[in-house]
Amino acid sequence: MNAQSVTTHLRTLGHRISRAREAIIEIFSSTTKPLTAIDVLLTLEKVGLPVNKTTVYRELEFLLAQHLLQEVQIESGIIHYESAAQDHHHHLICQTCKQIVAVDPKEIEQGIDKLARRVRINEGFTISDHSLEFYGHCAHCQ
Amino acid sequence: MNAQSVTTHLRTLGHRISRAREAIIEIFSSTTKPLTAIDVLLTLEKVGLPVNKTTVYRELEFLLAQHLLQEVQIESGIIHYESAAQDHHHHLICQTCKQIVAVDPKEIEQGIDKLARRVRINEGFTISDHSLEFYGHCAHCQ
DNA sequence: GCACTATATGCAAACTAGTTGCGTTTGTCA
DNA sequence: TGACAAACGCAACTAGTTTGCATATAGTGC
Ligand SMILES: [Mn+2]
Ligand SMILES: [Mn+2]
Ligand SMILES: [Zn+2]
Ligand SMILES: [Zn+2]
Repeated sequence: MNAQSVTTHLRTLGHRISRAREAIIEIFSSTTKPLTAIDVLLTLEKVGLPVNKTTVYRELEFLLAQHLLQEVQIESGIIHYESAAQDHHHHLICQTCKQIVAVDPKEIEQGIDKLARRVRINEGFTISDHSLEFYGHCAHCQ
Repeated sequence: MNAQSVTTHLRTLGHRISRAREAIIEIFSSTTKPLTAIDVLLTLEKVGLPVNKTTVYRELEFLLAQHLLQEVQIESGIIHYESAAQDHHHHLICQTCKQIVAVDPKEIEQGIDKLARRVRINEGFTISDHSLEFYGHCAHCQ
């Protein structure tokens, strides 16, 4: 899902495409990195489209409600967002330089699903989502 | 590791055992639930040992530095702590009532380790830790 | 038991991420 | 081009957490 098709989609739903909205959609469709509200704010400043932080927060909330973004549970304290138009995946987080890399752990999803079924039987818990993040050090920060 | 042995350990390291410290150690050694600073604060009040929130935050930081507590990556925004004297495990989080249940997914650790090795080879990332949390609904909140 | 001293504590103030109310601007469409 | 709701900016607010500094207290030695 590229930026163009996202804005078209929103327009058909009757939503406006303001400059800020368009720019934020563009930011998320051109990276796979999970971004924070502050990341978005700073990127907009760099691109010469400064907006108020409230606008950024409200826009992230809006795009989340439209299922165009999804929250990523990384470190505690700061919400990260990434495009929802990505296959399910998990993350490697470098504890030194804080960079985040996506990892697509197909081989583990089966095990996770099996566990989810067992948990449902044993604990009566139905699982609708999971987060799996890896912490360590990237090649540079060894 | 029970509360008694923890305080003895701290004493040998030259740390004092204040009433608040003792009570907080007791709280964490008598539950497996991950607790927030506020949880601890309220529990201390209930037990008739009210302390300032700053004390709670400083004590959690202290016990974390002593490796007697560990942070748990749950929802963003609030840091949860649990006793470090527990086997490695993960959590089920009910999205309705917010209760947290521990799950010991031995069957999945192998898969996670295999993935960690693959990631090390492919991406040059060395993984030292991971977090895996499940989100869903408990038996009560279906 | 009493004094000493560093550690732990309380309080107030600051800080950060995020939220809310409200008046103003702007995108869309007639 | 004008109407009007959606989006925006601003300022004030909140919750969780941190910091500086003065006071209280646990542990040691007398
Ligand atoms: Mn997965
Ligand atoms: Mn594990
Ligand atoms: Zn790194
Ligand atoms: Zn529940």
